[in-house]
Amino acid sequence: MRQPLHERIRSDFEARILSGELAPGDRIPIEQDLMQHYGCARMTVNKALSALLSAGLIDRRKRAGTFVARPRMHSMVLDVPDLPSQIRERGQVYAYFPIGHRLRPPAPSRDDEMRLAGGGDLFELEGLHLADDIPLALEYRLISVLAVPDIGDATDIEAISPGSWLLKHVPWTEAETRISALEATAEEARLLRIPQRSACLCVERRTWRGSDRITYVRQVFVGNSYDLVARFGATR
Amino acid sequence: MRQPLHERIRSDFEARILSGELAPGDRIPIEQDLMQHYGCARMTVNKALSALLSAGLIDRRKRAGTFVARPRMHSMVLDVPDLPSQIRERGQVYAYFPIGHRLRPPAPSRDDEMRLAGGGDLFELEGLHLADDIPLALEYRLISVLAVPDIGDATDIEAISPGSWLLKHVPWTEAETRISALEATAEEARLLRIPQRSACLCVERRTWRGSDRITYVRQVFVGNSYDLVARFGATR
DNA sequence: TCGCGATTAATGTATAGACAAATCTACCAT
DNA sequence: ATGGTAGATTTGTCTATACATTAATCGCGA
Repeated sequence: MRQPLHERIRSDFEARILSGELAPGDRIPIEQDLMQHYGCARMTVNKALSALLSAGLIDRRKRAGTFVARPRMHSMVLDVPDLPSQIRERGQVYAYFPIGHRLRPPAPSRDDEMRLAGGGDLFELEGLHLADDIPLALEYRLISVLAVPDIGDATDIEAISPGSWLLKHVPWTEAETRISALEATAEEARLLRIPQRSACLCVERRTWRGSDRITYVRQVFVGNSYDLVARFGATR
Repeated sequence: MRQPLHERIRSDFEARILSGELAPGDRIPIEQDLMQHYGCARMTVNKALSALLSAGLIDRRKRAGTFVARPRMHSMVLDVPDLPSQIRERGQVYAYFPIGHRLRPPAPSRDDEMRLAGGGDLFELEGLHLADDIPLALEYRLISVLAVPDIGDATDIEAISPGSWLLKHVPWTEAETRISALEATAEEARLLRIPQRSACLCVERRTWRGSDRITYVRQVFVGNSYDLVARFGATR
């Protein structure tokens, strides 16, 4: 059996749905008919249809039947590899240039900092990401010391890049990313070696591990030398 | 049975993996032990573990066993609702202002246009997305007439918004989105009623249906009044 | 006609068992 | 030591069956 039967059934319908032969709202035969058609047990058909269901390609209602789902277009998979590997993939040399770091308490007036710190202190750092020695992005990062206690004896955190270091030590389970455009401030422009008020892509990210906040990061990319690419397959 | 057993088993391990209690590489008990532990049949355990497998949380190898997967940090789910609904969600009034449209052959010198057209003509259109009558984004779009034949008798395409219209008529199966920052040209600045060279967020998207190209769209957003938000959770 | 309860058709969950496929382990012959 | 082969273990697939759950529908009575 080079291809499992349930997989064949699944891909049959996937193909018919994606090609448009089966349009949204169309009825899909009931499991009884499908087991007749494929000459197999109901559990096999069920496994195939369950996969299509969790892929969001079909809707199923008891008593009513199975239908091709209406496409919900509102989510796609964004490919956000970490910066070093992304730069290396483009055949460039990656380097991180640390500007500074310090341990400090959160500012009582900043709600977000207080929540991130969660009663502990914050590790604040700033640095430049370089591709072939040319500044690509400016990174400002806050790390909750409570969530990442070994940050104190981390001498290597700025040797690679803070993002990569964190991911290796404290994988996150949830993240929120905000992407916007802004004009570089004088300071940002100086560090990135671009004209003042140049258009930059700003990526802000907050990450959690379970219910604990881990880090906040803000990366300002040189506008014309970076873009994010997202690819989409079928829903979800 | 308000919660199916296989779902309970699945979420048990999901929680233990996401909390870090089970670290990448850790062994998960074999199905025999799990059916003992939960007092159920092997198929039930198998269903739970299959779900975790397809969610990418575990790896399974015959004879070797089941292990917590190493997190692949390089992709997250980007929420890209279509513009009208996104604007309405913010409590603003959405409107589309058409600037112009025409039917034309693809430019022979433009490879991308030729591939998009696929031997037919292109429907080109331009318009403004307004939130509370304030320009939010400028949209330039090319549609393959071959892929969307009913575009000729589409009188309503500019009544709502081209994106929404297309999605209703020709659901896509694949898309690629590119996000970058740029400075508004004089023309863009005039239409968006912002100063020249203001920072803007540029979203370009190509969509396919199967192997046929459907449309190319380029949206230029006013930098400070829009941002994309991507959320990543576990599972999917 | 309008509700309301019973029927029933569909999916959802679970069982127990069988065999296939992969691959790790141990042993055996060279 | 080396290489190959024969188990043994674990997952992968599939069957046949049973009962639970949901909701569309039908029939009945007001």
